[in-house]
Amino acid sequence: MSWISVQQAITSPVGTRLTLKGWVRTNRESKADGGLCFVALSDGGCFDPIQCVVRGTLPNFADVQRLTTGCAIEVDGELVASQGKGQAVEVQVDGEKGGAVRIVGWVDHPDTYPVQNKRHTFEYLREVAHLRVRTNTFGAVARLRHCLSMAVHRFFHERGFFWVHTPIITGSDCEGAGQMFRVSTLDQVNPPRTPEGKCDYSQDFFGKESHLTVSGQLNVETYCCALSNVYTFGPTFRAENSNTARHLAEFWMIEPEMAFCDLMRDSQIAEEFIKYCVNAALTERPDDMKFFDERIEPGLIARLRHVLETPFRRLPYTEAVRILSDAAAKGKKFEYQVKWGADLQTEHERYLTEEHFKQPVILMNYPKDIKAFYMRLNDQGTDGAPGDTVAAMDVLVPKIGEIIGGSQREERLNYLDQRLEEMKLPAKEYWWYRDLRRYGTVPHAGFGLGFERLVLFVTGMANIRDVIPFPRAPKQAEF
RNA sequence: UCCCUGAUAGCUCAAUGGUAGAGCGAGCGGCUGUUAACCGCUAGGUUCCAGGUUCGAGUCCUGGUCGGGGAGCCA
Repeated sequence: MSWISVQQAITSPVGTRLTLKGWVRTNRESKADGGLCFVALSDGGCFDPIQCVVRGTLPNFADVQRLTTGCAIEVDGELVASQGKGQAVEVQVDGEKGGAVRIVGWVDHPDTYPVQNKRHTFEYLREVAHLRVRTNTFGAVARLRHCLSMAVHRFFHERGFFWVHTPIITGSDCEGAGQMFRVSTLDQVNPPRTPEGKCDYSQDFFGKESHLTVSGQLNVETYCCALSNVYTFGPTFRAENSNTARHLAEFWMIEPEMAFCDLMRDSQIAEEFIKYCVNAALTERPDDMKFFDERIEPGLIARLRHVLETPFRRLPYTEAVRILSDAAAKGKKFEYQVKWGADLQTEHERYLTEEHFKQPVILMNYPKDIKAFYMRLNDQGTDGAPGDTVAAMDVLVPKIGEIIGGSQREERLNYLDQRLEEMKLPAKEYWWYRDLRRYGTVPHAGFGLGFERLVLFVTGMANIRDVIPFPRAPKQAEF
């Protein structure tokens, strides 16, 4: 009798003798046929547990009767066609036919086991994050997360991109994306002081102030300008005091960067990328996706198929403002007024993608004053814009809003320096970034995507804290 | 960080300022090729924390902690 996974077992021919190892999901007892226990067993490898029908012929049947949700066991038995409804096959465990159940780990005090055989709220399960992955929902999320991670790497690998491990710790405080976590080995209570009384970071581990990265983009651009097509996929840290269902202090980000690439091709890759990941989830994890479709977001699979079949709608920021203004004129109520030059609010993005177009939308060419210094300046009057724009794009999807933000980068040194000066950024600090524009500069473009937001989009889960194993957020670093 | 809202049994929730309750889960028993099982019994409480008002506070007031919804920042 060989040990196989539950996934392998359910696709094995009837009559196969097998050993399974896993955890009890449920245990139901019957007095029929001289005593039976129906033990649903899961090893986490697939959505459905397998039903083990344990006969009263087992010498330790009394122990089997005492099994509760969460117990770890090993089962020897034979795969048979199920007599009951609800499953095609089940494992017959009969002591007279070599069947056995070995109890590996009991659950102490079943009445206090945090993951009971009943419906729990996600908020409660977050408090027992070490055990919540044993539930249907979080098991499915974990498998989907893996599936999407593999899809990300496969997508880029198949297209000749190289995965670049950009640093987690950065000595640059000018990555330009918000609050950073400090990394220091100095005494927090009595740090060394400079003559002016400030903290003396020259005595710190790196000899200068250092932080956790908020983006690998500037670093990965250097590899882009040698390997042509590259991407990062790693942890990212933001010390923003954001308390929402869409933000984490620690999350995983994907940032492709392509040389000899303009904004239009950038947006095409972004669209292909989203569709590739959606398709991977639907084709590789139909069991989990069926569950999300039935229990988490009714209509999810239809929504995702629509995403796959429909070309993303591309339109200039300037036109989006016109559409939103027209909607407001016709009576659509927005809390914030729409006007050219201001960033679009969440309500505006949702109107465009959920009500007006009802599909993913790519907005392009934003006013330069609301975008980062490294984005490429467009020619005046691009898309009929009344002011200067940059070659930026945001991919907006229903429910999530902005899932991707990208741009063509400014490859012309004089324009880049002008932008640094306008935004009062110290050019000296960007010396190596500027070097890329001095030595064989090329047009290049890329985008950034928050991995957990992709998982939200594909699973239909509502809170980003429920699609990462151990969420880090303000006041939240347990586990 | 701002606005709104909440915290009572292991979990989900009730309880006019006047004796703390149900469903589910758990334990025991009954019934049953069961599968959201069903029926009966039992156990289970510092009502988030610290103050205050009151003869009396789960309930009212003040401050805090944490959760949820929305917003901002963003991915």
